[in-house]
Amino acid sequence: MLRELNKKIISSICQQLEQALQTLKESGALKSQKLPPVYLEHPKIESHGDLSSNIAMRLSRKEGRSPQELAEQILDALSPASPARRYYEKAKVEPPGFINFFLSQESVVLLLQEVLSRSDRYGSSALGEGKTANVEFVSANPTGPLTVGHGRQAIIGDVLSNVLSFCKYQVTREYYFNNAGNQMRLLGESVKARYHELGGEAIEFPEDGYRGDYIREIAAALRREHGDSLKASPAKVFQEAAEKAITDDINRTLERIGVKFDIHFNEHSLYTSGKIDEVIEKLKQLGHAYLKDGAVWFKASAFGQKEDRVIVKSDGEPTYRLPDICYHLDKLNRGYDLIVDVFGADHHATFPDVLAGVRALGCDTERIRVLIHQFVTLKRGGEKVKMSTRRATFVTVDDLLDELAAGLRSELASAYGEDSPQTQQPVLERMARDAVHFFFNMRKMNSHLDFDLDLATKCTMENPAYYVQYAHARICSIFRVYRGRTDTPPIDFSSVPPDKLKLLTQEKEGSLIKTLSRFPRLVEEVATKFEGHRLNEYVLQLATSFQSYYNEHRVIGDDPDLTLARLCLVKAVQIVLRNGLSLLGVSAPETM
RNA sequence: GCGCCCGUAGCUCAGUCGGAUAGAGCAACGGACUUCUAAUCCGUGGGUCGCAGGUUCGAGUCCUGCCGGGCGUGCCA
Repeated sequence: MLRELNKKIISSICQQLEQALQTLKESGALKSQKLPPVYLEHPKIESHGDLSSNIAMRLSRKEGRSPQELAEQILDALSPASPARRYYEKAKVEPPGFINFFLSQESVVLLLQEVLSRSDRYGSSALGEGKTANVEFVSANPTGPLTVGHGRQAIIGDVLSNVLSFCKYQVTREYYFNNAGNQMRLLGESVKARYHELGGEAIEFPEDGYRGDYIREIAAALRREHGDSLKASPAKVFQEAAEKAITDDINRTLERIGVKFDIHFNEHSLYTSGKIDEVIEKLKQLGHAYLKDGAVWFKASAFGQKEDRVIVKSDGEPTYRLPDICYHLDKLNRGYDLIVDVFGADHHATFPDVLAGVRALGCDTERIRVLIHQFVTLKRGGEKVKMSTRRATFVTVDDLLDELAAGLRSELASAYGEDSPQTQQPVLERMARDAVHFFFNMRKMNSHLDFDLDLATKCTMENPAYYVQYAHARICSIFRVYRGRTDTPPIDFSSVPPDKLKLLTQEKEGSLIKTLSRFPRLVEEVATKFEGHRLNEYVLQLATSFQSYYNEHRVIGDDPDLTLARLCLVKAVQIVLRNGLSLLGVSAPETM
């Protein structure tokens, strides 16, 4: 019954408005045949109420009357018998023609009760009930360590997966390993060259080879293990060893930031299973592929693309498009209701061809959502750092975590002492991980994410993750103090009577509860629009409101009833902070 | 050249289907610790929303053109 109360309030007020419009129409007071949709928004300014409708303004042109006048008329036509009536205390017309609703104290109490009774499920929506979703992200080639660019993608994908999961989708997190093709061959040749170099007989380093130090390390490890015995081995041997080493390294890093996958899909398996050949054949059969200059071309131009594309080169090797088409076909065939691809901006030009290919094979691509995120701009010493895996000018996620942990260590050591609990390695590691999660998800995907390394290393004060966590820890502390009192019975927060909660009459208490009540709607919006960053904003705003409240009012006081009511409020804030942080993959510590 | 993304306070960015007085953090300045954690709070200053047109009751938001930056534009991935 308390399920998704905020939604219920909004929809019943909308209904009441629609009814009023209908009544006016029937009585001839409204001439418009088609009425614009009614919706409510949260006004930015508190004096404008809690919910607001602009319906009068939208009608004004068609009706040829002033919005103000229309609004008054609609207000008068609101049925007092509507079930919506109990939710708000008053409704008011404000110029230029808004109808503003002010929630009743009863609503506020009900909203608070909903948070307390649903607890860790508060904010969860039934959006994906009975549906499956596949989220593909990171999918970095095993040709080098994870860079901060991949880091952003890892967190974006992780958070979206969490949110979909929270909305009852059955989520599969998937990592696509491009472990076939040209780049991998180049990787093998690069390692081979370094291996020979270390043996004192340098061979030519491949043009466009991978020049990072990690290539040398892999070569050195091979020497330690096999000595000189790989001297005559083909590049393939080095490629396999390198793939193994780099894959392990990537997985270690992912584990370090707490990002897990359900499926690691190997590109290579598409070849061994014969699916690649099947797709070529099928495209040819359907007349969507043809031979030209010794290569196989996909007729992308017949599917809305600008030009046709090579899918098998004249040397018989497929281009990346073919396995990509094949892979997406595979995902579609697995029957997911929703398929999300998270790609970096550098893939922007490639996915339309892939989707066209999938359509050419007779599948519709409506279930596929491609999300493109912009790059991470890295700054060090005020300078922008240019990153390239092949030229080895990159900052890895591991480096970043190390720098963060080191920076935190020195800050915390000077605040709490060298060997304090706050400066222990596991604590620092967790804080660094939390910071990375929060930071990488803070901006909308379409924006570049500016990452200032100098700031990150001293980010104790600057990182908003700590701010939110501090608010949570502070609430925990209130409960510790409360429990520390000898005469305090444990509270069952899910069944506090409404009349006790009515004592929450302070302005900041009301607005805090209203902020809490927006959480479920927000979660749904994040899940449907894929705007994970709004969670960061929300959680930050909630923490701010709480800190302000905390500073102004004491929770534990002399009046036991008021204390109880405030403990309930604070408990609800704790619940929502925890749920929000959990979606972000950020821990909610009990103490700081 | 063409395609996609971005341009909002000194810096980093939000800005809900087009709504009311464009917001936040940081930085700057001034205050608040006998307190449930000062990793906090309160206050002040700070804006031609890149530029120019257009659409309309109303534009940071939509359309067109231009300027500036990023990423693409492969028989690389």
